[in-house]
Amino acid sequence: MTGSPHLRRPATLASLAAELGVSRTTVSNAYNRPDQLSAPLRERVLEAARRLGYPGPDPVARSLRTRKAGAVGLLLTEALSFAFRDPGATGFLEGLALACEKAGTGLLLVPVSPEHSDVDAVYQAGVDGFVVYSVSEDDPHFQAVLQRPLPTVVCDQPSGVQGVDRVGVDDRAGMLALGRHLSGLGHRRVGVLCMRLGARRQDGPADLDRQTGSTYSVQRERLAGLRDAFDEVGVDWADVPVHERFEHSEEAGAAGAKALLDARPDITALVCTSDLLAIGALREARERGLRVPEDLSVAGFDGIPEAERIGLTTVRQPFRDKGREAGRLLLERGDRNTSEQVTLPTELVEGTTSRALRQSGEFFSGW
Amino acid sequence: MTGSPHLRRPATLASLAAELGVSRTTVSNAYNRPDQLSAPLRERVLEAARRLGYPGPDPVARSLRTRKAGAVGLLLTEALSFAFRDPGATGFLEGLALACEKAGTGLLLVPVSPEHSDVDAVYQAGVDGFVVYSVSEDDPHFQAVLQRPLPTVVCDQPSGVQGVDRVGVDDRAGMLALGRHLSGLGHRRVGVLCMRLGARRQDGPADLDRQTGSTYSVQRERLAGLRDAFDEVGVDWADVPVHERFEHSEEAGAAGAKALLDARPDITALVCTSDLLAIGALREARERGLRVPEDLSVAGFDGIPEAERIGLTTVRQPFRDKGREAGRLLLERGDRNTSEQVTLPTELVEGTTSRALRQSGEFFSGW
DNA sequence: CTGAAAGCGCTAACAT
DNA sequence: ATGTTAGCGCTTTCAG
Repeated sequence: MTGSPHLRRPATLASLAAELGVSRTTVSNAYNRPDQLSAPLRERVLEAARRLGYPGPDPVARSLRTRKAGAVGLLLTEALSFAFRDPGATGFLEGLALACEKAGTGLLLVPVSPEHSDVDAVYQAGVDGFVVYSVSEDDPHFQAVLQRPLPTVVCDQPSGVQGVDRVGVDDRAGMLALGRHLSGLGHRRVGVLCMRLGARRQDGPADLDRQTGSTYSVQRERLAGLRDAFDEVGVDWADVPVHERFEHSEEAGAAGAKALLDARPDITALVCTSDLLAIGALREARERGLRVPEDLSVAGFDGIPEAERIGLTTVRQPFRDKGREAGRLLLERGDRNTSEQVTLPTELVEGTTSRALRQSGEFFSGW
Repeated sequence: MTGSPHLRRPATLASLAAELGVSRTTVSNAYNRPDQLSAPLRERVLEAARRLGYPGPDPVARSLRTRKAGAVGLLLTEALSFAFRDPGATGFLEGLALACEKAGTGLLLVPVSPEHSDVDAVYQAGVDGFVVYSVSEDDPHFQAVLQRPLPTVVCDQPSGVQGVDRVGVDDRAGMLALGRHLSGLGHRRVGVLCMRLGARRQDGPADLDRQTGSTYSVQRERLAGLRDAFDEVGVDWADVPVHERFEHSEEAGAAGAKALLDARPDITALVCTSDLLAIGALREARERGLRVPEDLSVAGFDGIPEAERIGLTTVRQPFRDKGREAGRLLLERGDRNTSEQVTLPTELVEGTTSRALRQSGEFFSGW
């Protein structure tokens, strides 16, 4: 396999046409509308192209002319590489990739450093539309996307703008179900470990203002759902310790659980707003000799494979379907002008990390 | 958050210039060379842009003019979605994404259905270069990439062409080390489970011709390395059963191991050319009541996190570094004309799934 | 079935 | 510091 001389100064459609003594249209047609010229002529064109090393019409020039890029852009909160570490994001990406594949569309991962605020990358992306995955509502990159006159679908966040489609789950309802599960088991002294609530790094207790004022709707909604559930049984949410972690990782979960349990060793259930955090929390519980679920119930949210494997009590959501749906919304939108909102179902998974409270708490009055 | 009127017929640089009564250059400069015009004028331009909803220079038109797309294309063997399932590919992608992020470059996943041979997507990609990850040497998509006059780096395959950079590991040496480890433990009756050797689906025994004629260099090299190792101790490779599986998954590993062990229940060691296959093989071993490593040694190749977790004997390779290196090669190439070849190190990991053979085999004469 | 003309929206010399 | 002039490489009416 020796291949062609690489990186040769490329021929153009025009130079090919000149060489052959035909018009540019004819060459163009040879590639794009084979039915518009005779088979022999077409073969002559293609043969000459091969000979001159013409790789076919330049995609950028074609895009400019046709106003189609043949790709969709994906904007993620975190550093790009995060997409390949977070199991939820990975599932979403897989679904989105599936949809793109099916449509023969490229998927452009837009480079975004969370700190380094180079919104430029968004303006530079040659795409036909954007998918925005779980970013803060006031994220400048997201704002930049909205500036571009392109169809956009957001996932796990409010669409914010007319004409922007949305796909997500009912986080509040999902968490309400989980909260009821725990309150039904008799838990009244509960602690909460959640993901970042603001763009600025902050690790530690999150007061009520911070909870309700979060620009991350997913976290806001999940916390609200949990609050709903415990309101129902008369627990004052002001007494519920909520601990926030900026990073989303097992380590962060372990560290957050440690801080939470150090401050409030009396809690009987620890609810984490993601499985990754919950898995870290389980580790910390083990670390300090707490048996789960005997001494402490632990629950997560997401239903990632690892959680399933270890039997975590959680709320399962269909990541892959969310990605696929986002792709469908973007790629199969005719020329509608309406915004679509797709809400996918969640499912409570009662695992082995939660169980009914024994009569240990003076607040407990069930059964 | 109400946002701007979305999907309005967009203004252009020219229309903005006309509106302001300045030249197009001035508007262009306002965006690209702020130092080329007075601050007040620049502000006037930007303000008008805001007012007219001009989102800044069209990226496609700019790309055409500057001959820079600001993105690199990634070509994968499998369906795009595979990238998010295979732990090796995920690691590679993470590294590549890291490099792109650092350079502020987009990463375009080129849609490729393995069956559906629409090479078009390759010709349509508006990118400044390509990374090709572990595809068959005769893959038509790869051939299409070579057609394009763009810098290209391949990973885990021979570069094949002058001017194409390569990053990879020494698969043969890595497998040689693993083979020696096993032969050193006294194993002589060994079975091999490998990944696909050809573009056409084929599951079952692979004879010598198929092994050496494979268009997947990684598999070819790994098999050769193993053969080297057993040649050294006088094992006739013709007697070594090699079983091939088209799919790369745990399920395939389990199924392959089943077939292999059904046919040759006498083997004392099972070498898989990937960890994923090995993990499936372990499952099958358990299934049929074989103890590992007492009754059967099992080894893999790759060093994926899951393998590490369960203590698999394997050869670790630095996936993330491969991705990062591929990105670096593409993005930080000056205007060199030479091809670079980067070979990253592998490391034998002696896990708990391999152990010295007890005196059970009549061929064994060690100690 | 083929060709001529007209841009898509922008940037980069080169003036002024 | 700002404007003028030429395209980047392609597709697409519209005539022949």
